[in-house]
Amino acid sequence: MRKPCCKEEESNKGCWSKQEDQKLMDYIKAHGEGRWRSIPHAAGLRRCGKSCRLRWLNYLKPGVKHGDFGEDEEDLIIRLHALLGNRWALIAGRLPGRTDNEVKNYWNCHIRKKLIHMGHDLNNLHGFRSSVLAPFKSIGPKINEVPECNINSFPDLNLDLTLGTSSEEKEALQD
DNA sequence: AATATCTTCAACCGCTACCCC
DNA sequence: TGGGGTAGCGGTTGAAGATAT
Repeated sequence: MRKPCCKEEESNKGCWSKQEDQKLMDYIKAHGEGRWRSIPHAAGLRRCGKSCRLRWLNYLKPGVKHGDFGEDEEDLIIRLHALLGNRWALIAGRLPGRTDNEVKNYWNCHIRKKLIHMGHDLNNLHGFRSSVLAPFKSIGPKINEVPECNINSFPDLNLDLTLGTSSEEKEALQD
C-alpha cells in the first residue's frame, strides 16, 4: 500500500484561495523554490507539497502566460507534438511562459478537435507526422524509420524551435 | 427564466526517474 | 548497489462557466 503524499484530514483540496496563493508566493519569494514537501508546513498552508508545486509552476510563477495561444504558438505545438508525442513538458519548454499543463489542456481542448475537424487521423501517427512535418524534408525519412518518435532518435536535430524563429528553423532544416 | 448539456481548465492521482545515503 | 525519499511528468477528473433548448 502506497503512502499518501500527505495526511488527508490535514490538507485542503480544490481551488486555491487568494490567501493561500499569497502565502505560497511570500514563502517562495523569501526562501526560493524546492523542498516542496516541507513548504506547506513552513508556509502555513494546509496543502500537500505536490499541490503547492503545481500551483506555483502553473499559475503563480512570474512569467507564466495565461490566455489565448497565438497562431505561431499553436503551429509550434502541432509540429512539436508530431515530433515528440505527448511529452508536454518538453513541448512547453519550447514555448516561453507556457506550462506543460496548459499546453496539454490546449491540445486536448482546441488543437485536437481542430485537427480532427480538418480530417487528420490522430490515431494514425505515421500519416499525421508525415503531413505535419512535410516542410522538414531532411528529417522526414528519419521520422518514418522510428515507430514511436523519440527525441533521442535525432541526435543531430536542432530542437531549438523557440517562437519567432520558426521560419529560420524551416530554412535551416531544409538545408 | 429555468434546465440540460457541453466546454474548459485547474487541480489531483499515480507512476517513474532521480538523487542521496 | 539497493532502498528510501522527493521531484517531475502525463493522464484523468470534476467544478465552474458558457451555450443551447
